[in-house]
Amino acid sequence: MTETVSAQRVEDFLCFSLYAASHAFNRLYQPLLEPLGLTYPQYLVLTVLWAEDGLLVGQIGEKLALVSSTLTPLLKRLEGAGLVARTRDRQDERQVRVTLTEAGHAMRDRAAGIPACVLSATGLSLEKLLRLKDEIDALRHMVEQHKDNAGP
Amino acid sequence: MTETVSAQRVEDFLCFSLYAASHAFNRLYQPLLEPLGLTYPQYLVLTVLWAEDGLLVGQIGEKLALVSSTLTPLLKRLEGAGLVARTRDRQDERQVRVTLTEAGHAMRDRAAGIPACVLSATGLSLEKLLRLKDEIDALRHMVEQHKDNAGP
DNA sequence: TCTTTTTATATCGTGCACAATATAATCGCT
DNA sequence: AGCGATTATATTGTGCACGATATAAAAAGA
Repeated sequence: MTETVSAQRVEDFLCFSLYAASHAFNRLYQPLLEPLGLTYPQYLVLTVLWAEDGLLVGQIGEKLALVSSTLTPLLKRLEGAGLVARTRDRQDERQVRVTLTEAGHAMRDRAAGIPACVLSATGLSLEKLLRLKDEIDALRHMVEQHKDNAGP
Repeated sequence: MTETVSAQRVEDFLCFSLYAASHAFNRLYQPLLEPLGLTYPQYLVLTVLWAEDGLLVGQIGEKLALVSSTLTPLLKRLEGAGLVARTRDRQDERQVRVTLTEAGHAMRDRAAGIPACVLSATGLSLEKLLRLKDEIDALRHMVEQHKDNAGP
């Protein structure tokens, strides 16, 4: 049977592959993060802060490509869990600075083994993984650029 | 400055690239689907049914790697929008069969131009796109297999 | 100095995504 | 024939993800 172009299958969509792969990784992380009381997006935020503490909400948003309506509730939950502190910037009170607490710093050690677990699950060499990552990043930048240029 | 392995940046994570790229595509689709009254996951379900009408909820779940707690509310919204009908299977009443309505079939024509728009936004040739897709699919299957084998 | 514009974050509402649990139907075994 | 195990979907609760909107602070212009 011949598939016409209009009978395109969902499996043929690159965006579906990304969507499904992203969820598969989320499900892979869940048992690793659950003992730490973290979700995957919370883990991403902490990873950003472990690399550079004291970022503004907007800066975290830029690094993770997330809007404030996603970040503010997420950061409040991390604050409630005692892992970060949120304070208004003294010089510009529109901006909120996010700093790690001692527990937030300590969480880094507890989460240290996660990347190796995840890498091992992919079955990829580090070289191949980085190459695939770069291609996906390039694709994402093309897509984001297209969206920005598609003004009214 | 040398980055130690423990100072790993979130940008270095393949899973973050997938996560961010998936969301970027979601944002790319949104203005294309919004006029049709559809969300991206709803569009995925319809795509599956356009290719093969009358699937069971479980079969849709397998094709999209989604659990029934995600699908049931989503299908109910599509049913409420008049695009699909859900009926219990006569032979096995545990199973729910999902069929397209006339409006659901007609939606296919309305959505016909979307794949081309999305493809053009990626800036990729069809050949490169398919190759990248296959690599991501292989990765997802590795990850899903790892998760299945990591039993108690 | 005052007003308008811009910027940063917060809130609200909606739609997922999934684990845990519930309900109902089918199957297999005795 | 009855009971326990299994299967399929539904419900509940929680955490995002994002568009629309609101609030407050800073910047720019008159």
